[in-house]
Amino acid sequence: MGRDRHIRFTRFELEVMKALWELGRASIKELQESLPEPKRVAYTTVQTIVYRLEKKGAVERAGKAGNAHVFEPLVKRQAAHRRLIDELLNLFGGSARPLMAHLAESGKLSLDDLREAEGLLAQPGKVVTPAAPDRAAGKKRAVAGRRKAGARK
Amino acid sequence: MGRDRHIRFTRFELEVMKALWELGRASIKELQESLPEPKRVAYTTVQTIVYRLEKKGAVERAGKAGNAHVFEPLVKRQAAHRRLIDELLNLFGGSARPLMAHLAESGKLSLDDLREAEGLLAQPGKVVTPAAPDRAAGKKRAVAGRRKAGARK
DNA sequence: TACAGTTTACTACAACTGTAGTAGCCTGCC
DNA sequence: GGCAGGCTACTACAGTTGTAGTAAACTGTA
Repeated sequence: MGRDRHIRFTRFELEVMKALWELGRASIKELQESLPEPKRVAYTTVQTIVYRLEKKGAVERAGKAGNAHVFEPLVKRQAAHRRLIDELLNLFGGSARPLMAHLAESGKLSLDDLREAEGLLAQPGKVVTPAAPDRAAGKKRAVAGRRKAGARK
Repeated sequence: MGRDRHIRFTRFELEVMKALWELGRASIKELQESLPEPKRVAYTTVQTIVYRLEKKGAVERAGKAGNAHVFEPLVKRQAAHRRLIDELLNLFGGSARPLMAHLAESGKLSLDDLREAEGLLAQPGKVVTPAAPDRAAGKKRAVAGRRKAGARK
């Protein structure tokens, strides 16, 4: 019965997950060091967060590097993001429109961004219906194939 | 020039604020009753949240209706939403693009939404200064009276 | 004016979060 | 084989959040 887990991340947990998603896999130390300057906390603090994430089933130990455990995310970035977005959307009454309006108003949205989104919507392969099997909301998480950290940014 | 502080809302606080924004002004009772069925909690629970919101400066008492206090939001919905969005955006590396991609992928975005956003961007009245270095998202988090020795328990 | 019902003001408290210290277990190195 | 250091496992603790109970204050009504 290990179906969909509705893991909820706290701010700091998200911060750590973000780092882990970025790195793909990492030791506590690496995670700590990858945290942006302003939020660089004690090693053991990061450790605690990672342990909690492990208990929540958001990460897992994937071998060791010397004496240190190496962790890997079990929850996919996409899934987590989607959840966050859904929550935000819900606050806006479920519609993306007000969100877009805000984005536009605050200058966070460029015409280019819009064009790209338009392109995505137009893509026939990207059926807008929940038909995509691979990226279907993490349901059957059979952790097996892990992909390298997406090279975005 | 109400330089509004960056008040951070918890999930439930947001829920209550949402109700208050919706109603404009309301008593505890009205707020409680306006909460969507599933999250209808005890009267005093709502009361506690409202009091906390008051302490945070997010709402204020605006007269009474009979024996009951009537509360009004001090924080504007827009401001709060913007903050939330900024946070989410930050998680996405600051760019709205991945956010849009998710929205598009999950079918939350329609072409109409895009058209509308485009319209907003085109509006000359809305000076969308892309140079607005308003990315000062929460840094000097002071706010909230530091009440010392609470010595609860 | 005396009540009964409605509200308010406080108080309580456990779970969750952020932050970190400490004792001991491994490992590579001499 | 013995150490120095890096890590791991635990433990700690205060502040935040979710949830609510209770006694005292207020108010409209008979």
